Amino acid sequence: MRVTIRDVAKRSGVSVSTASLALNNKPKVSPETREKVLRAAQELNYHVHHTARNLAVGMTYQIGLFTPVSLEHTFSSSDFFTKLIQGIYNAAQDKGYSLMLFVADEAADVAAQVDRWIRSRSVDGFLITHPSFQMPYLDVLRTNAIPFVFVGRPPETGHTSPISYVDNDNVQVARKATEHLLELGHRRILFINGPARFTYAQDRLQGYQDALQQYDVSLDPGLVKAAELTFVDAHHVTEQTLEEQDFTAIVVLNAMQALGSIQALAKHGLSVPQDISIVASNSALTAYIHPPLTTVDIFPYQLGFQAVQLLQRQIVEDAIDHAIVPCQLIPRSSTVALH
Amino acid sequence: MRVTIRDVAKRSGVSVSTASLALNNKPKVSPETREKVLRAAQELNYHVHHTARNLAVGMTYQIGLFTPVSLEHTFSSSDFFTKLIQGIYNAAQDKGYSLMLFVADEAADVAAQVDRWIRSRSVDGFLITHPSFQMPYLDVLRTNAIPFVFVGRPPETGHTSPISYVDNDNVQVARKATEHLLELGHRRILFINGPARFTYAQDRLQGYQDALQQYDVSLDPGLVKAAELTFVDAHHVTEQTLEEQDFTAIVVLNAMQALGSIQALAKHGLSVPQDISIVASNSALTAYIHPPLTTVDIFPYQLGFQAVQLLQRQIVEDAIDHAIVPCQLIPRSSTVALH
DNA sequence: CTGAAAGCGCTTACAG
DNA sequence: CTGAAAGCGCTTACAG
Repeated sequence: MRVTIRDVAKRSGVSVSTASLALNNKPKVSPETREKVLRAAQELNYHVHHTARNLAVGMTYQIGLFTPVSLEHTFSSSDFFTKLIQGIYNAAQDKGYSLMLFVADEAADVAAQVDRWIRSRSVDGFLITHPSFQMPYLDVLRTNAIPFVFVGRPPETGHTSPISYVDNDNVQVARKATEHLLELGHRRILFINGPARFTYAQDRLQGYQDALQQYDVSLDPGLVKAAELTFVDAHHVTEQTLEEQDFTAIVVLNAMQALGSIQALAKHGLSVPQDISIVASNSALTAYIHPPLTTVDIFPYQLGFQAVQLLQRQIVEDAIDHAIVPCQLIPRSSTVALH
Repeated sequence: MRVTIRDVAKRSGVSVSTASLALNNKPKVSPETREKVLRAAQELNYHVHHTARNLAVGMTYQIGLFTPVSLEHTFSSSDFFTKLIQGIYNAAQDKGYSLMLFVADEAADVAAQVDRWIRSRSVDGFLITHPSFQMPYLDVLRTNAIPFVFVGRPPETGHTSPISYVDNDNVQVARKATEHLLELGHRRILFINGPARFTYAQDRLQGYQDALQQYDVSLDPGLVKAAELTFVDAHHVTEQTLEEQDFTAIVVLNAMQALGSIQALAKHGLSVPQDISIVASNSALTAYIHPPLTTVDIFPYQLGFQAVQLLQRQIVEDAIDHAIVPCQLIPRSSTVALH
């Protein structure tokens, strides 16, 4: 038999309303009464019935975690997503929210689905990863005035109103990577960026340029390449550039790209770091790769944690804001000074 | 203003109860009435309030997706998890369930948390990935008699009662991989298995043995190795075995291991498939690797889909059962006949 | 086939 | 500080 607040009230000899007040730590209840109620609850192993409470207060205490998984490449080769979710989950728990998972399938009519979720009052707000994804649901979100925050800087598409988001400091990611190589004496640095459709690629290019400028090195467009975050793409781009350009160092985005590059170099008799230095970001596989990669670490856990905080602020006080998570250079053996 | 079933009833000129009956497609309502109600609902853009309905029917229509993310290695190098979730999500949608995400943190007192979730009536049942994880919550699940199914065969720890689960046909995975190499004429096949603590490793070893036996090849214990699903571990094991044993082919578990092995071989002047053939399973990175790997594909999407079906059967009719998803050999250029 | 009523388990004004 | 009552939005016996 389920134990209800009724049982708790009865056992502690107070009314249901008083029991509720005590259980919810409301101010206007005497210490002794509260004590009595709490003890009774404990003895009966009482736990509030979420559904009932939610109905009464008109909230769901659920956050919709909305993920376009179809973009699997982006995540599959790293623990980015795992860490991100961990951060989201912990922050949500702290604030009394649960996470409802929504997987966006490109095929489905995402906008209509989002509309249904909102109208069926399933969530208090949304956390949306990867805003560079097509966003047909954006209008629905807005007309329903439901809180949401993006993980990743949304592209500028002439939004009328501002959007809450969290993101890595992608400018710094590329800047630190590049600066590190410049400090080691490298001047011709191949920059393998992500696809232009992602905002982080724009930001990282900026960081690369900033670093060069700081060291008075002029940018050679032939050293800036775009590639998907895959082994083959990096392999291909590296090999191709090898034929056209001289360079002594490479900045790549992630470990998969690093692996692809390293193998392309090996194929041409070049080894890392003896002949070419490499720095990557996103440390996922770093420990499992040979040689251990110098990386600019990003912090997806923090990203997730802060995303929830922003969302909660939007839910309770309607605040729109954004947060940028800093990054950190971790030197390892894949980079070496140029003689 | 929220539109409720009251509004629908009013607009269609029937009582609230009739409206409810019609909306839920209950049999005892005349076609004309149903039609009227449905039209009104449509016109008003009515959607049932989930929380209210759930409270009334005493269910949550939520499935708890319970994942020990701490085991990141296992998933990080593949799209296994992504596909799995996709399958789970789609099946859940089909059956009217939403997914509530629970991330198990080793540090936290998981059992106590599970207890809270159950008592607060947050879910109708659990889907639990990776049962080889420590399972201190198992007792809680059982004493509360809440439905749950494992993704992956749970280890035999003297359970009194049977447990529902889905799993890949891991015996066949290893068997097909090995048979393929045997057919190509290979006889000395290095088998790099996963860590012994996982049930799939037991199953796969079985498959390897079965295949050898079928071809009357006696098992050489020196060719059976355990490694984590990582680049370095596979690299290390491969290199080590190279010094002790002769072999012409390797069976590895996933693409990360394949990469590690390939690099170890390269270091010793051996290339794939000219000198050594390799077959992997779990096709995640296959397309991004050079050379393209012969794999035994597994189907995590199906795994997820079927897990939900089993759970739902357990919820509605208390049925305990299990399902095994078949696998499939995909020959590519990393394997070649022995001359 | 349809309607009035009770109830799911909680919270929150409103009196006292 | 405490209690009786109404209400959150739905569903489901129970009569008719």
